[in-house]
Amino acid sequence: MQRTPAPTIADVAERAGVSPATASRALSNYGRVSKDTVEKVRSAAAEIGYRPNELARAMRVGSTRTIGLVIIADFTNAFFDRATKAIVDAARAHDYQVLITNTDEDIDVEQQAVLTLLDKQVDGLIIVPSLAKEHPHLGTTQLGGRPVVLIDRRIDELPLTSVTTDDASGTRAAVLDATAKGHRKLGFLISAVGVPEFTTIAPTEMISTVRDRSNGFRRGATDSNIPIADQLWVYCADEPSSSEAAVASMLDSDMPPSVIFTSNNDMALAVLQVAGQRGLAIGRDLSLVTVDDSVWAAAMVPGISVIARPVEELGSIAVARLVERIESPGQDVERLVLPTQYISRSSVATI
Amino acid sequence: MQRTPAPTIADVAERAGVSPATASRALSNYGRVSKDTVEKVRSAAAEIGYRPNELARAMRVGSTRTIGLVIIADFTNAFFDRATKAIVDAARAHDYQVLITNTDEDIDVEQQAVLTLLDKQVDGLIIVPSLAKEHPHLGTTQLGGRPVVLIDRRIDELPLTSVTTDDASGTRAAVLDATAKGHRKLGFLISAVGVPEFTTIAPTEMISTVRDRSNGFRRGATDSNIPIADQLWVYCADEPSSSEAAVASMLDSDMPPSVIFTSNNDMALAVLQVAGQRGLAIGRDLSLVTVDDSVWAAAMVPGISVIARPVEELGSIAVARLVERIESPGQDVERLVLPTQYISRSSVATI
DNA sequence: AGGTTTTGCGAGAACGTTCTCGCACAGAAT
DNA sequence: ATTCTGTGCGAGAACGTTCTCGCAAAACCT
Repeated sequence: MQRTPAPTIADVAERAGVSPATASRALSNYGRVSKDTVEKVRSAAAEIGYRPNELARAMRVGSTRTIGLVIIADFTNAFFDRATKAIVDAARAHDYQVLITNTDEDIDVEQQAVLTLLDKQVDGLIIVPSLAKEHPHLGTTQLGGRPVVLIDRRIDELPLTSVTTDDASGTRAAVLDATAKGHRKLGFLISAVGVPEFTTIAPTEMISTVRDRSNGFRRGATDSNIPIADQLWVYCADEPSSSEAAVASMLDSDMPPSVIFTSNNDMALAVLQVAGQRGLAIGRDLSLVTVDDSVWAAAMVPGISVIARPVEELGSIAVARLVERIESPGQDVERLVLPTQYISRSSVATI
Repeated sequence: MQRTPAPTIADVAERAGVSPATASRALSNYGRVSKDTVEKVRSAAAEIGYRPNELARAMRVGSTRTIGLVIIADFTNAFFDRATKAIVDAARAHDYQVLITNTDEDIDVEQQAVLTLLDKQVDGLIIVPSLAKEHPHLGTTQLGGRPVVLIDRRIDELPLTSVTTDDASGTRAAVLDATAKGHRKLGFLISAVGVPEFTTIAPTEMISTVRDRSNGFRRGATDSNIPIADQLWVYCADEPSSSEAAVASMLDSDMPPSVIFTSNNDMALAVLQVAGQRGLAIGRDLSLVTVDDSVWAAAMVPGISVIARPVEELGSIAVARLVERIESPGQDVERLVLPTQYISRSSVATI
């Protein structure tokens, strides 16, 4: 437990009988060193268990080989874990480490997190941006010229590289599947931050994923000739109590939908919950489609039909793009959109 | 996009008309500075948007205020995401950041990860250790005197502080519940690394959680007077193909169990999968209990009975203990064990 | 032999902080 | 008027690297 000071390159140099400069050259093989001294230094380093202090190196070379991740921890959506793992693994493959921060959809903590990460001199950032009108911390000057890649959600107003998914197409495909199976009364339960409880009137601002899913839903419905009157759009706060109340009110409305599409898994869980309470069997009495595949959605009986997004690819591509921009700055902003896939299981009944 | 060099404390000092030393004192308020100069320096710093370089500060003061997290990313167990979020949040509350690394149960990448984190001068480590006979990288000397807290799993041979859960009691409670409901043929599907496919003979080494769950199961069974002959213990590789084959073989055996306890959620998913294929309804034709609560286990119909572990507390307590040891070294090793809770839902039938 | 290039290495600066030390000057005590 | 205590501040070292520069010796050329 004695905190004996870690050996420095000076210790290695002394033991090898050379100068620190030469020791550094020998270990990081650059410059000119003789074979002999390289050998001497290497073994000296090994003998005393020398490991270079990455802090000091970072200080000197101006790069920490660390990327900052600002993500929202959202357990139900199976996004946080899959994306985080993909990002951490991809980063390691590029020889980068990941400093992680969590924001609970709060723009202020997001802003604080970005500052803290920048203070720690991360080389770049991957961010899942929170909903907000203003993103003062994401201006290029605020970032000290360090590259940023947005994932999951775009911010159309800002010239930032992003990697997102084509949720509109996936959602449209899901709607088409349901209408092909005979559903004519469609429910759409949309997670929306900022609304109290739930409402049928659209909030003025929504994150890009929700907008995309809404557009896809709309396209699917019009392509299937479902009139507006047979669509029930409900915007709902991301609270179990609110979402369950919202589902109940949908089922009790004048136009109870035979299928409910949910814009995220919190909402899907609410549907499951309420259906369970009422003895409604999913895939028979009530149909359900949600976003993001998961082991649970696949293993449940019935299996839940989902709009699957390539979350792992999203993470690894984000890292690749970020590293690209870290190592050769001045690239154009890119807005990548990855394809989604509708996976039909048995939660949508044929009627 | 111009990479204008970030302002340093020298810039602040110049603008305020003082020396860097005074500027530093004014900003970090220590030493002796007059009210006036504090004010001058503060506003100078604000005007040019000065933010201290944490790297340089860390270099000087010898502390990065960063903790390293080495965790296994295991999506199905809903442990990775909950624990990670709890740790990140707790760390931030203590004004620490988290460098995260993932090991896929591989001792070599774990060792490498620990080294990398130490090179980055983390102040301490939180580790979910992989199964192995030897843990050469976890000796106190290898860690350079930096504190470590193990979570989820203990390593009894090493004098390391750990925060784990009392899985034995939870498992015993689960068994007692099942036998009280009339089950007399018990299946136990145990995830074991290193076994090929599946087998009924116990591997020589198991991670502490699996050992604890096994002990709890054994105690529950003997307390309920279930003879060994009516227990079917199967050790299984953590691969969907293996676990599904294992479940199938259990159901087809001479002594098909009426209830299957699974030692982790990968195994539980296999049970769900095979039961679904065979048209066996969980909670009626086949009963199931698994470990770790999740939104899905609660929302499914029927709800899955689980041995719930306080994962968030586990994470935040681990951080608290670690920070304690970082800030005042030389504390005794502590092996905390948090209580588990058996949550009875409807996946266990009464027969 | 003489000059020129190449090779190996050390001295020392630099990265941006913090912090010890000492100096000058103020006001208070003798 | 002289000594003392205290206050505010600057000079400079230190943290552990990397990297530029210059210098000596060795190698190469005529």
